[in-house]
Amino acid sequence: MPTKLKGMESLKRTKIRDLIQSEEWGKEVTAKGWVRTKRESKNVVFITLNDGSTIHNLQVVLDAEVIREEVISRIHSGAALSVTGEIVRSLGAGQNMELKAHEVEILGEANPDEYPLQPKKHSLEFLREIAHLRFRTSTFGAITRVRHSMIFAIHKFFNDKGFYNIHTPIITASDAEGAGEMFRVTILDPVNPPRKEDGAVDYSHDFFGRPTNLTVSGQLEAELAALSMSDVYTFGPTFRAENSNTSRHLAEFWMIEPEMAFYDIHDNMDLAEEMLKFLVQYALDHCRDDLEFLSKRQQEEERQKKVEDRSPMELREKLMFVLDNAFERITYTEAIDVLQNSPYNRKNRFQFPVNRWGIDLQSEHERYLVEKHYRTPVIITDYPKQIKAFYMKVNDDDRTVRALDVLFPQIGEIIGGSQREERLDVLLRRMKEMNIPEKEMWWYLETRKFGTVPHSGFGLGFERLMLFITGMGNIRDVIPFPRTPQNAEF
RNA sequence: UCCCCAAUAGCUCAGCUGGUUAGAGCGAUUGACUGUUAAUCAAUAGGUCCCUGGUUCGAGUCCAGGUUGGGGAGCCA
Repeated sequence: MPTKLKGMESLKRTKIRDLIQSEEWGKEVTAKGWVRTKRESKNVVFITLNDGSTIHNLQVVLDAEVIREEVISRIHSGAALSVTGEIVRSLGAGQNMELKAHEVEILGEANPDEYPLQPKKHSLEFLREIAHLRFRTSTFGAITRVRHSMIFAIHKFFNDKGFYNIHTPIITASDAEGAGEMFRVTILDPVNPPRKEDGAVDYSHDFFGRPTNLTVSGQLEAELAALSMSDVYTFGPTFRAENSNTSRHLAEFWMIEPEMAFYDIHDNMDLAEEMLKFLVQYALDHCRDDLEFLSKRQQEEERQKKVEDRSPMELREKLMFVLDNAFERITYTEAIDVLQNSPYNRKNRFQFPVNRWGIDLQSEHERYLVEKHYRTPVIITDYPKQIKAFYMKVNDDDRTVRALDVLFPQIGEIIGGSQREERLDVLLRRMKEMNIPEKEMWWYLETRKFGTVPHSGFGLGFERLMLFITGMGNIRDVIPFPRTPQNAEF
């Protein structure tokens, strides 16, 4: 316990989230935070203070006769303050209470000539360049709080359902998952690595004695756990070294991968839909003020856009819409049928015409189904086996697999998953067909050898969920420090 | 990786078919005024016109290459 100062009791700091709801007029409190704006008058100075605990700011009132001019003149946007004073009813509009300062301590100054954040709207592109400071904006404060709530809600959802969280490895030696280019993990000298006689790099001298990479998915390891613990999920970082330059891709992102024994593809779809709805409901229940701010922000941005590019629904309306409607569940074959007979296809308005069964669906096709045809989230299942991964369960027709994609408006694929192939002979055949090295996967195959059972799972891209919940348009703005090609600053 | 677009003051942007000293709003500073709400009014300061090369008497402006950013596509979550 810190020793109390004589005469002047040191007050415990109260968070602004709690302060602004207080009606304990006359109570002495201490607030700490960062200055958003300062407005000066002859006799009185107003400071809006924010400490990240809420989207709302605390109005601090400094009486020029109480607080020394020398202190007031050093307060600028961005400065950190500790303010002790009394809670009073606000005389102005815009807030119920304000803090009448008795004492102000400047914890950290901010030079106004250099501080880049101004009390005005900044472009998201500019804020990305100052990601170390963008938490101090209302927008990123809101996003950060919503992000936390979603992380928490995900763990709550699975915990309440009796799932166990599994930490799957971040460094992996298997490169057989086929989920994209990987980042190599090595301690070998890049200029002069040890070489074998044929000139190839000799990884037996590397840290693990073999080539290793950052994980592209925790699925295979999660399957191992599920085939013993029944229901498990992972929630960890995922790395893809793809040269993807879009508003929906990151080189480092977070993924939720539940894996369930005794689930078929229908159980899998039920879980995916239930989870997404739970998360949306949680956001609506727990992030009211932040969502309201983000909604207003989005509406202002929408006004700059062309009418046809505007989203038809306001943010919270869009979230409610997901809650109120059952996701449309269709097979790939049905999707092709709808697309082939669509007026869009007949009038040749697709860049990639839909002319035969077996083609991979392009994002324009997915968007048509979700935004134009069904006008609700869509789950597509039973894709041709040629365009899907080796571990997906082959259907009796031997041409489709029990894959599932959950498609959302604007975002596209938010979830990808499948029922897994549990039959050892079929799995081995599929691996041969797709040139997956059996030898490296011996541990995966043993789960099919010893007590194999039907099981299923899926992957939810956490940042894509965040795009949907916050209404933001670029995935780089829903993660604090985005990793993209040519960018690993901060 | 491919296609398209952009880069000018701290920020957002204007700058025409190449032509003298490159502008505005916001922000900052100073002053005035005021229980203010991104306060208001006035004045002041503030520029490697992204980089390299080329065309030209002359390039912020035209051309080539590059860098960075944005939108779209592919890959996917």
